[in-house]
Amino acid sequence: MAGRPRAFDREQVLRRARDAFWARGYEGTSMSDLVEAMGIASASIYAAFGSKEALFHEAVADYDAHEGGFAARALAEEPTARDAIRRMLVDAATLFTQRGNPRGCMVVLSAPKCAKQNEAVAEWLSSQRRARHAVILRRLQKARESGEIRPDADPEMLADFYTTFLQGLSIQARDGFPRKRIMKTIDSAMLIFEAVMPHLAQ
Amino acid sequence: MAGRPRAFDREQVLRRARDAFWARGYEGTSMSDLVEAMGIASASIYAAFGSKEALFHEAVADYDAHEGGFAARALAEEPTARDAIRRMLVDAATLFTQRGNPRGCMVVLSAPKCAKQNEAVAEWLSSQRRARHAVILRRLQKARESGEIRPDADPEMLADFYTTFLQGLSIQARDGFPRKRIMKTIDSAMLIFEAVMPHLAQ
DNA sequence: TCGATTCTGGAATGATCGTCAAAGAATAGG
DNA sequence: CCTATTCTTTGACGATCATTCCAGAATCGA
Repeated sequence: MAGRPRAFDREQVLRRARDAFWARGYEGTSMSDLVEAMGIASASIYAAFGSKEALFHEAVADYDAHEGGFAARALAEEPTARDAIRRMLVDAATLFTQRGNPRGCMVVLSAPKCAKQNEAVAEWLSSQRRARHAVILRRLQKARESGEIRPDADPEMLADFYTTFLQGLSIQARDGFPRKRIMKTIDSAMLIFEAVMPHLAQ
Repeated sequence: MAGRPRAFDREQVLRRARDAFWARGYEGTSMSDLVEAMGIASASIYAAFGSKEALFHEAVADYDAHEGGFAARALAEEPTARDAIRRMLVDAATLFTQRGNPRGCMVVLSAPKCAKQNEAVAEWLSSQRRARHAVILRRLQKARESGEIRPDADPEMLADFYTTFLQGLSIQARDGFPRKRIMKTIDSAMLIFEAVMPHLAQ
């Protein structure tokens, strides 16, 4: 009940596909690019993953489960919202400027624009971005409930701001901004948080 | 010494090509898309513009001369750096969420990632973005020289911040954020400027 | 009116796109 | 060993990509 065994490691070739997609986006990565990057024939790719689009979905899921999960991790693990936001940004900047990795975020850069026939992919990526925004927003709402930030602070406005900034970081990284400058930029962005911190004394 | 006259208005078909590229990016817009959008045969496109890439360059130049010039205009026309930055962001948000226009910035969204054979286009777009950053930086340096912002303020850090934020706006607009929310996000971003304003009294 | 010149639409170029059919190779249970 | 099953490689599929060739149509100076 078991035929010829698979000659490649599924996780390994998936990771290679992720890197290819990460570097060049969905449309920028052709099947022959994938064949070269993954080291297996296209028919094997179809047998193991179904289609280019299904492979891309798995690749993004893998990215999200590891590298791309920095936002969710930071927001869940840091005790205060302020530290969580800062760590999210710093982790993002670190990842986006990591040597050996494509620069910038896979979900932000992969397919903002594409041909009509791939609109579904672009739309799905957009929903991924909106999901990340929702995670940030929830953390900030929690912060207001717990008194970490002032009761008159606007969590949605803060979430919008940090989402916007985070996505801008991908373009900057992609354009070759050095890590040190990006880190300094994050210091600027964190000033926004000061305005919503409760005044300790007074 | 003059043959059959051209049956189309060059500026008009160029504008239509710009809209097509703006909506779908460089790779996302095929020649047949352009033929349909411009209303002329592909041979006419090649006769009038040379190639798809040359047409794209002209389209971006046209975008930059009109819609995309908002940054340069705001920075040149507003008397203070603070007003200039704010107007640049507000004009951007207005443009990016304009009904009838593709959402987001053509230069930011057109080709962050693309196939190997179009790397030159992506690289050129990146240089366009860096040029915009340079304009912002120059305005802020001028502001420090003239005392509009504090002498210990860091113009490069400010330019990096507002460039990052501005590029993030394109993704947000592309993802369907309503104009009102984007405008509120800009209010947040302008708080950064407070930190570098000279203290009037004291 | 007559070349000379320039633009037009249509068709065709070779290349590449994503996908899959077919046949051989390698394993399992019998 | 034999058969069933599953994976591999090869090569081809039709579609679409950017580009160009070609024949006809429209305008110029002469």
